[in-house]
Amino acid sequence: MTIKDIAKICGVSVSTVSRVLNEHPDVSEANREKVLAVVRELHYVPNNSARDLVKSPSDAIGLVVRGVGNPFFTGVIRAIGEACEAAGYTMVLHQIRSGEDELRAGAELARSKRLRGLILLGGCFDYTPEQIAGLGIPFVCCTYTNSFGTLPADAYSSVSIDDRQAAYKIVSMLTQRGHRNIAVILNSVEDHSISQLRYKGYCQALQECGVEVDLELVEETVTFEMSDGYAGMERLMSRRDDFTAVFVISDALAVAAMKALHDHGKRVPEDCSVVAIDGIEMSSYSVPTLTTLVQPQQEMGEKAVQILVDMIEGRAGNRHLLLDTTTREGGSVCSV
Amino acid sequence: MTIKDIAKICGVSVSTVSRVLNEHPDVSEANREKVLAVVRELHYVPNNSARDLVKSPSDAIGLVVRGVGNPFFTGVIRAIGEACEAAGYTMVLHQIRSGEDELRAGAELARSKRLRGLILLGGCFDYTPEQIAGLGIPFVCCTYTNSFGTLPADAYSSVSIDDRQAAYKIVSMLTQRGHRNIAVILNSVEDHSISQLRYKGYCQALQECGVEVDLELVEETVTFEMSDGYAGMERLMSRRDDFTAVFVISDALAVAAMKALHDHGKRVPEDCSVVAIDGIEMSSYSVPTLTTLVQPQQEMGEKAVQILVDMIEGRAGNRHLLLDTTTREGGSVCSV
DNA sequence: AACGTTACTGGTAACGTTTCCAGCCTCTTT
DNA sequence: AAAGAGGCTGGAAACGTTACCAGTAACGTT
Repeated sequence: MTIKDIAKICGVSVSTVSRVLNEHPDVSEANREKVLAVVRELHYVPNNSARDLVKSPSDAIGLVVRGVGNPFFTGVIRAIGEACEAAGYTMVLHQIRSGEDELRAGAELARSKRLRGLILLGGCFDYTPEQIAGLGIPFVCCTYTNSFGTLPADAYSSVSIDDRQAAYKIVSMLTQRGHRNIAVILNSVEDHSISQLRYKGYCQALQECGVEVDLELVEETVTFEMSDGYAGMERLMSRRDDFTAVFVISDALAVAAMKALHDHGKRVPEDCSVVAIDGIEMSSYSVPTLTTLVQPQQEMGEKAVQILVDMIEGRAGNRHLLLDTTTREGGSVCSV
Repeated sequence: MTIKDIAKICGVSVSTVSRVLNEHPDVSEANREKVLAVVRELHYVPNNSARDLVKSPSDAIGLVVRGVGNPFFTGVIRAIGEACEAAGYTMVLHQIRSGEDELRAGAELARSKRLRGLILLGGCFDYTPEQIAGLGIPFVCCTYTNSFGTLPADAYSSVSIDDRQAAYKIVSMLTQRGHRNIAVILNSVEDHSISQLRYKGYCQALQECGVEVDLELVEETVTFEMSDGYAGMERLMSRRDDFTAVFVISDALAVAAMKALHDHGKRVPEDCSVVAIDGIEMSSYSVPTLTTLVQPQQEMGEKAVQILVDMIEGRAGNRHLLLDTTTREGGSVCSV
């Protein structure tokens, strides 16, 4: 079932059928209806490969995700998928394992699928300008910021919250409530990841009220899996018992950490307050409800697509967008 | 950057380059290495559209999902993605809104992307044999069973748990512990969905110990969002306060329902026991830990791909696979 | 020396579309 | 009446790849 068959049945040329299908103006009403009728009746759908081939490049936007399981990402992915469709593009989702190089994977995807643009979600920010230039297509980091200063701002685009500021904001809430012994659970503090930025915000909030960062209160996890949050909290508790609050890098980890506290006989927030960043659905239903800094998942996905499409269609250059966050007060914090 | 450029640079024909790329035997070692070197240096990656076009059909497997947000699905999607890649196929993910017809969307996707096979995840089971035949490609329902008897078993394949049996099993656990007033929170009991099957299992467990199903204890939700679980529980509580246990159709809804109970001063499990089906990560970290029937997400995804690939490659016909479930005992149940 | 075999190679048709170009009407304008 | 414009149409090239077919050279066999 090809465009040729349709043409033959309708007694017109393939050009005409193609024009009808692509809603070009130059075709008579009679022919348009005839073609449309046959198309509907035979359930004909154009072959995308052929279309892409001749269109060159296609209408595909790549989304490379490290850690699809992360519930925060799920919401962003959904928003990106919907925004792509609304803008007339197709989303190609590619999940990568934690060992893989995301930009390398993206580059390969970009070439083989003739992508028009690339969005990156999650991972580390250790690219070179050459790598990004090598992509040859517009590129948006979602969930990243250019705060590291390792790359010229006009080499790429980004949509994110100000991670450092966000951590500062939520940890400051703890210090304002009188907390001074504040532990932290996060991923690596070494690499160029969100984790590091949030760690800096944590340090800043502490230093501002005259507290030295105590490295024994810093607990690192390997992944964003909940089991890691639970285990991290346990390690923290086995090492120290004098902290009155803990800042966790993500909601999912925080929910698991609260569970660990509970299982070891500690009450939240009476014995230990808990705050985090993300604002995913789950953390509204934990006991107690988690106090957290909400990142707008929907908006993040929408803006990422918008910026990318603007670039693809030549309307704008690289941009860096910082989204606003809101604090969602739950019951996981008390004064000390 | 096309195969032609590579050929020109290497001083060989496009055929030779193509042969090298596709690992055909008939090419000299010298040429093979020369081509490979140039390919690597120039980061050449074949154009998939052109490949698909001539290969006809492609290596794409479609995955149509209703409700990507559902955390249970997330795990299955990940497994399907990985299994596809391992089997040499590409997964094309397509999320649909709740209003859309999933099989229709699948059919369109199948034609336009030249899919080799289709997997369906979530939704209602209201297809006709004609619709499935119209797909023209192997078709696996994941999360469905053929328990409705509305379709001949050899018209399609499925991978799922025995949903009726699962509900029976977990509700029976409640009756064995002495519960008689058992409420239930689920989606529609009308359509041909999992919801209905689980409802039947619930009814069966009750009837087996001589309890009539009390329709006032049956609460329906619109979606699988957690907010619906919370609201459903609240409606239930406002109507009745004599139930000692509740069976919730999914873990996510159950976690939200527990939160509602807690917020209204009811203790779990002392005042109300809670059980569910799914076994997602989140429910291991609720307070108390949810008692639930675990569906093997990983295995479900793997088997679905395996069955589909077997069919695509002509090794087997339609199959229906029922996966084993295991009960995960948490702290959300007590005897009465 | 003629032949068949083997190992490799290049040319080219096909895949299903879109798009450009040229051409044909018919209608309006001069 | 001639010319130009505009609406519509079909033919054909192009997109990048694979697969088939024919061909060449080197080698071993009769």
